[in-house]
This record gives sequence, C-alpha cells and structure tokens, in this order.
Amino acid sequence: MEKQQLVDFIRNHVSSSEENLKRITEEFEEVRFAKNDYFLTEGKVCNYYLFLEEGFMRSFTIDIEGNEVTTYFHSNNKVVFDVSSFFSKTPATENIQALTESVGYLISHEKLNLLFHSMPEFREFGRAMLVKEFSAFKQRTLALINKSAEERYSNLIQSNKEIFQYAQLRYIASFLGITDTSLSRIRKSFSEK
Amino acid sequence: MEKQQLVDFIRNHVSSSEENLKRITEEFEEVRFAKNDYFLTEGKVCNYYLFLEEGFMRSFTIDIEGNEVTTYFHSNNKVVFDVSSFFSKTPATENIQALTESVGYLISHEKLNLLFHSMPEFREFGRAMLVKEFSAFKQRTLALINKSAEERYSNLIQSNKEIFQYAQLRYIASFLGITDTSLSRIRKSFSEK
DNA sequence: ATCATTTCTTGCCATTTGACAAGTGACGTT
DNA sequence: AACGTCACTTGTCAAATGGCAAGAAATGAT
Repeated sequence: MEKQQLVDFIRNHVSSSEENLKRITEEFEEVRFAKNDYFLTEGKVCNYYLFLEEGFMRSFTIDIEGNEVTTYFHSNNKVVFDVSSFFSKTPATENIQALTESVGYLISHEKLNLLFHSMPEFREFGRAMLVKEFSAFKQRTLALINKSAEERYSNLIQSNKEIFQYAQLRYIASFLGITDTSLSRIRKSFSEK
Repeated sequence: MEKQQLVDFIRNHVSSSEENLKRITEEFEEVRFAKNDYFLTEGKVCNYYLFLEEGFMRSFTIDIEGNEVTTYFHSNNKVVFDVSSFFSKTPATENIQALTESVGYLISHEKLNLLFHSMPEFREFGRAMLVKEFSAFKQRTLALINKSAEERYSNLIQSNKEIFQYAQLRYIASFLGITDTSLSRIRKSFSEK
C-alpha cells in the first residue's frame, strides 16, 4: 500500500482513528531527491515538513570561518525539517542535503495547520516531533561537554551504524565536534583494539 | 498592577485581546523560592510551567561520573521548565535550582492545556517558547563544536553578564564545557589584556 | 584505462585543556 | 577573633586535539 511507512509512523505518535490517519496522510505528496540534492538551503524559509521514507540526509551550516558543520543526520522513517525556520517562517540557517537517492512525503506548513485545526489530537504529533528533536539536541550538547571524542565516536557507531555507511567521514567528524584528522586517528586506534 | 511583567511577556509573543490576556494570566499563581531552593528535581515530573519574574536560576544534571553539569541559566522575565518532562510527562533528567531569592508565576500542565483549548491563538505562545529554547540549544551546540573555550567565555560575558553576577564560577565552567581550572585561567588571561 | 579531483590517512609539532595538588581568600558560625 | 568550609587560583605535568603538509586511496570524468 501507498505511504504505509508514513501511516505507521504517525499512528505510533498519535491516537487518531484510521479514517483520520487516512485524511492526514492523503495530504502528503511524494517527493524524490537525487544524491546530493538539497531539500533546504540556507536563507530560504523551510515551508515543508518532510517524512523521509527511503534514503539518508544531513543538515549542515557554514560557520564564520567558512567550514561546514554537520548538525544532524536524518535516516529513513523520520521527519526532516528546520524547526526554527518552519515554525517562525524565518530564513533557515542550515542546509539539508540528500546523501543518497531519497524518497519521502511532503506537507506544507499551511496544510499541516489545517490538519491541526480539524483534528486536535493530531496536534500532539507536531509537539511530539518537536520535543523529540529537542531532547536529542540536549543529549548531544551534554555529550559534547562531558564525553571525550573517542566516547562520542564509540556511541555513535553503536547507535547509528548506518551513518558510517552513507556519510563521508569529514561530515561525521564535524558532527562529532572534531577534525577529520582526529577522527581518522580515533578510528585507527579503534581498529587496533 | 499585579503580574505586569507576565502580561507584557505574553503580549509580546501572541496576539490576544487584552481580555484574553487577563484570562490567561489569572490562571498563574505566584510562587517564591529562597536561595538554593529547587523548582524541579531529577526524577520528578515537571508539571508546572514557571514564569520567572524576579531572580535567577540554573538547570543542571548529574553525569555518570557524578559531576554536576549546568545546562542552562534562567534570568528574569523568561519561562522556566523542563521541555521533555513537561510535555511527555516523564521523569525529569535535570534539576532546576534558584540561585537567588526568586519570585515567579506558575501554571499547571492541565490549566495550560485548558487555555490552549479555549484560546487557540494562545497555542502560538506554547510553540514559540519551545522553538525559542530549541534555537538557543542549537546555537550552543554549534558553539561547543566550532568555538574555543575562550571565545565561548567571551561571548557569554558579553551577552549574559548577569550570569557572572549570580552564578558561581564552577557552574559557569560546566555550562561552557570546561573545568573550573580552565575557566580560571581564561579569566586571568582576559584580565591581563 | 587514464587522469584529475576529492577524500582519507599519517607524521610532526603546537596549542588547548584536563588532572591533581597545594595554596589563598572569602564567608559564615560560634 | 578563631575555626572550618567552600570557592577560586595557580603550578606542574600529561593527555587530547588541532594545524599543516605530504602521501595514499577512492571516486568520478573522459
């Protein structure tokens, strides 16, 4: 069936009737990205919410020195969007790029709001996504403070092995908060154990 | 007038009639904290949303090695709560402690929901708070990745001078992601310039 | 297959930060 | 005033990480 993953995902996060679930998911449109395509670029407003069915993406910003800093990796069966830009309708400070061919479903800010309006219980979904992303960020900030680079690497490879399958090491390095040189060394010392 | 700061704060974040503003703020109850009192302790559910009118607070968690890590400082005229715990009704992973005598206004999760229900435009307020906190966290994570400890210190003292007035240096150190020893050295080198 | 480009690794050295311990200073209690 | 406690500073040394440059490996274009 069409959009099955999306239906399942929403069902897991909100208690709506199957009929309402259908009404919700009907509003999403399929979208495809080639490898290296952008879902969002810095400076534009993120007007769409994306459910990534198949593929892998990364978010990144360019810092003052001109370096790319990866801020997040997005795997399939997750939602992808720039929280601040989407809700505040301000220009995005980050880019979201497909690292593999990807397939997903889009919904606009307007349509999402209409759904929130007509199905109050669906609001929970929006909030749940926000809270979830928030917690993830908090965890990451904490790890940056009190874990060594090696521990952060070790945790990442255990919890998100697929990242290493799809993302370049330099992207992973900036995500971990280290240089690619350091990551390379850490990987070496790991392989020697 | 009573709760003037709270009224102003909400007015700045949502377009409600003055009458509705009054209905909203009436539901908040005054609360006072002595220095070192806790608004929230780890393991308990954060059932209240606090608007801090006067005073200064910090959020912190205890990491695996048993060290306190300050995750946030809360100044007056801001809202204070644990996002994940409040919305997911799960045990808090952090403590929120008053660093000075404080006065604020509380509202329960239930009452807040009732207000959201009866005044749809007020929902925007809830979301705005979440988005704001989210952006702040993201900024901080980025700074931890691509700024030196010295730059982070310099930014903090420029943007949040009051933190240095109320918080102990070791709290500030863990917030900046460094040891109190390093902070001490950074401060020394700053004072020599 | 060849070549050019990009990514990754490695070596060398500098810098940043941490760990630990001793010392100083501030503060509150009695 | 004397004491104890806690916060902060400082010194010494070690460990972690970065900067740079050269080389190796992988990737993509022709």
